Amino acid sequence: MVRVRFAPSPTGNLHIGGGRTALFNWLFSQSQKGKFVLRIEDTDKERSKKEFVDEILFSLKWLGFNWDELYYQSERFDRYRAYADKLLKAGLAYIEKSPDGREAVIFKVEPRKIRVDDLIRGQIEFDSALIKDQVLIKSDGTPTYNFACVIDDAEMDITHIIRGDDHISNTPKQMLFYEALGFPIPGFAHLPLIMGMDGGRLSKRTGATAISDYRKMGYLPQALVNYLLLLSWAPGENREIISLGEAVKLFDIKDVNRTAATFDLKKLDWLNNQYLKNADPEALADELLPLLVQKGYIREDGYDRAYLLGLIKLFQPRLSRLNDFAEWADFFFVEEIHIDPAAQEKFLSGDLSREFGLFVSRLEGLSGFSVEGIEKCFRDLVAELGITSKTLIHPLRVALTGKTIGPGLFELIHYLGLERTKRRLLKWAK
RNA sequence: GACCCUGUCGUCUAGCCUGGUCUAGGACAAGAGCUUUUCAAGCUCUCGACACGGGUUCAAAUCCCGUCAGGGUCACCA
Repeated sequence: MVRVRFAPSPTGNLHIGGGRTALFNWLFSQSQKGKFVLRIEDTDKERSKKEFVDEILFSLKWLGFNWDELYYQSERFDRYRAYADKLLKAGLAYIEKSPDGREAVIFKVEPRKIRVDDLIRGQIEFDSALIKDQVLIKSDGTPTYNFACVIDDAEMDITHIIRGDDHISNTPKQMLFYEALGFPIPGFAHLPLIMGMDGGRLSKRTGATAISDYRKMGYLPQALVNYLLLLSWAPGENREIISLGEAVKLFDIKDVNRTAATFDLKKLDWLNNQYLKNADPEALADELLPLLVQKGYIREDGYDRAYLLGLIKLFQPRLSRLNDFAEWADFFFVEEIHIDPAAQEKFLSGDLSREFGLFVSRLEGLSGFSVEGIEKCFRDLVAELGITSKTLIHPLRVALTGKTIGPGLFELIHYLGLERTKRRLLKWAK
């Protein structure tokens, strides 16, 4: 049975690279009907924090990767010590005393060739003569990363190690431990790294790095996962949009790319829009609620749910990030709308008293306040005035929303209602 | 510097294993236009790549060698 693991260190939030590693591990386990193990590598007592553990677990769940088992390295120190003693007895390791009298256990590296069969890259050869003796147990009694990692992977029956490219050079060192301890050697697969737009490592300087940052910005987990997937794997047939479920069926670890990929926010935005426009408005409303409350746009206890859903549907097709809604639809929630100065200069500098006045009085004569009725009012008016639609539509839009862009004008007026429409238009009557 | 990985449009990729169907396909971005209501949605079109140099072959993006470029790792961090 296939068993893979994702082994984050809780010294920070789950970042994009970690999320991607978790994704491929999870995907592989699902496609092989195996198990996905989560192991928190918290051997560094100084830097490991409980809040980061919580954040990582939360982000993994948000992305949709549920684990079958969960372990903490900090609870397994006696295991590492026992194996170090075993190597000591076998004469494969030695003790080194530091000046202050504390002892570390060091593994003796013998010169030889080490071959690694990588599922993605094929065979890689290393020369252990270039590797110096490896610390197993530090003088503070804690195990080193490579040592704890090998023992855990062996004891947890991990069959495949799928991790980032940056671990390739750790592999020969770990291989030495596997052999010294007599553990079966698992399969290895090294994923290419994700780079920032500047070509270097993805860093805070080149953009957000934490998965949670993307959640806060209004990206849907499905979109982010889809994007991460596309970064080093293609479902075939020129497909771009693919669900996790479908990916599980099509995935083969051998098809993963070997080249480092650049993280491109523009494409993520496009993908997010693809998911957003097909999303359930109810779910989007739930997501948006805290933000709208925080902005003072609505009150959590007393808001019109149906009305909010209507507004969301209005903007849904054009949102790149869910949170854009709060900015783009602000004029539905505030009394004093902010009018873009350039737009005002361009569309509202002339005297539109007559046109606005006529339009308002026609709207007042409307029996219902339907989108169709509003549009008919407008079409009839421009026909009678002998002007083109656009000469009036743009000024109306700016006067009502403060912006030159937005949803269709008639739907917009419908949701704004007669009173607010009237008030905002008559403001411009001279 | 040493070792390792990688090199197809600006970006993500298909094609490479099993050479010919590739005057290299798709997507994002960009540019142009359409949508006589905007665009941040939709539709259409355009721009744009096999890193370079040698081989092998009737034929190379595909196989081999070299060069160059980019990245990663060289901790008692993980």
